Amino acid sequence: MDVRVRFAPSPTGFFHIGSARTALFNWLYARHTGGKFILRIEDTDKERNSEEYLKVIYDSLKWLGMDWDEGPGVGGNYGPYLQSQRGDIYTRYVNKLLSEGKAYEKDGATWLRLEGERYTEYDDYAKAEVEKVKAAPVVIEDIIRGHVERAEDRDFVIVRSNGEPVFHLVNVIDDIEMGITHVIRGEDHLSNTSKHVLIFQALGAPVPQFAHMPLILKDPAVGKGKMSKRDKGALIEEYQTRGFLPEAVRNFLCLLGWSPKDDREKMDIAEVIRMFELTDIMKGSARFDEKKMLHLNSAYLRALPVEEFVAGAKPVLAKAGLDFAIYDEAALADALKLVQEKIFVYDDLPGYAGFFFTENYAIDEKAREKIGKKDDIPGRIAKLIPALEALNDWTDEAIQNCLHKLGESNGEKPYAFFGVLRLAVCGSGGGPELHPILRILGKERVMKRLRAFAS
RNA sequence: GGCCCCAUCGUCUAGGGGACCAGGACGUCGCGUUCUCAUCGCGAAGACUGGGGUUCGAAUCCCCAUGGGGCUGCCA
Repeated sequence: MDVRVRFAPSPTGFFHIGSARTALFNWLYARHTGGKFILRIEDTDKERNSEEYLKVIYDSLKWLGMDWDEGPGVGGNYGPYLQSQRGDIYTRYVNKLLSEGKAYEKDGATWLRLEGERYTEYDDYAKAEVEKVKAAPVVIEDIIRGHVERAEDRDFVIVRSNGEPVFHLVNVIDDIEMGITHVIRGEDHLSNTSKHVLIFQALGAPVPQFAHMPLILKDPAVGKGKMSKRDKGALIEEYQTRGFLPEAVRNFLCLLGWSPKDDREKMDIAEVIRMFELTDIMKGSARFDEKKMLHLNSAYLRALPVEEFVAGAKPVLAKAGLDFAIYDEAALADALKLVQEKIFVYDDLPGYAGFFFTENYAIDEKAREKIGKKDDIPGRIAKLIPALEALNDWTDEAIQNCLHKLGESNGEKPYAFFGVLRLAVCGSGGGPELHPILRILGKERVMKRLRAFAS
């Protein structure tokens, strides 16, 4: 039987990193097995339904390079793929349960009836006397977790008194209708699975295979519990706006709970697809580590051909109000090449290389203080100006020679003037190689900056 | 409270009875390269949660404890 998996998010207006990973593992499994990856929107809760919100889901999946074989936008033979349009189907199934006596109505809602001896007990959590059922435990052979048993002990609502079917019901009905073979989802659903299995059985439908993946927890430094949408790094949107490469984010997500079992980390997605197995997924939950994410991203950034790096940099520079159009393509590539190997995300660009594009670069006061301690800043500037002014051949070598001579003529090291010069021209105490920076900026701008810095 | 799941360096992980005084990566620290730095190179510190079993032998299997997580809604 062909594998059919689904990702079933509900439109909330944001896309959580945990959802992204759940989607990814479903997608990987479908691609690995040659099965189908289905996108289904769980928008039964009317509060959570708007075009805007749906777009967030589609855009995030596309950004991360996950394409769906059936679902909104692409169609398929098992639609509609929006739960809000499937009301008739649910009604049909509920009527079946009702007519077979497997469900009943009470307080205006529809309840699934559990099989077993009934008794009354005080429930500490509900703080009330409730009717319970000694039902046989539901057995789940989870692909990741193995044998799990859990007994439901109360009838539960499947249709609310306002007529809306609840999540557990629609989720199961859709999985039946769409022929889902493997339910791959977060461990937070593990306890719900007993309800789901009971519904599958009441409906006389085959139960799919389950694979409950570990959750992504907060960085312990940040707090306890699973990552919430308010935590740094929790939303895919954040990676988009900070200028992460989608391939890097996706790669990082692959490695959170799954491993190729060798020392590889930066992996081509085709290779991940080839190796991916549900049985290799970790049982223990993972913690989000932003530093590692940044590291991976920098590796991807470095591996980019310069033209692509430049193309990716442009919107970031533009957004920061930096005018890259003052350079032609070749010069722009020249400048950005210097920083490509140094930054972690595109977002670092304005702060690290902004001086290339504006005369309003900030002077790092800390660096000024540090340099000022051992260097006579105004004195060095006063010597730098005539020396560079006299330079007609504005090449890396010529600039370097000039600076070296200047240092040595002063009875110092060849690079004695570098720190002050960098501070004046770039505003910072560190950065890429100095000669190419000066060359790219051009003599005119360098001289202008030196004079401005002197006054 | 009840039920369910989980447990190797700070973090992500390799390991699945002898190959492990536990390997890799991020981070940290040190050194080197460099005019500088946020890159790069080299090196170091750093873990089998605890206690009982089983076994000739346990990080690996079992039990208990502890710790973490989840569910317990007419949310999804």
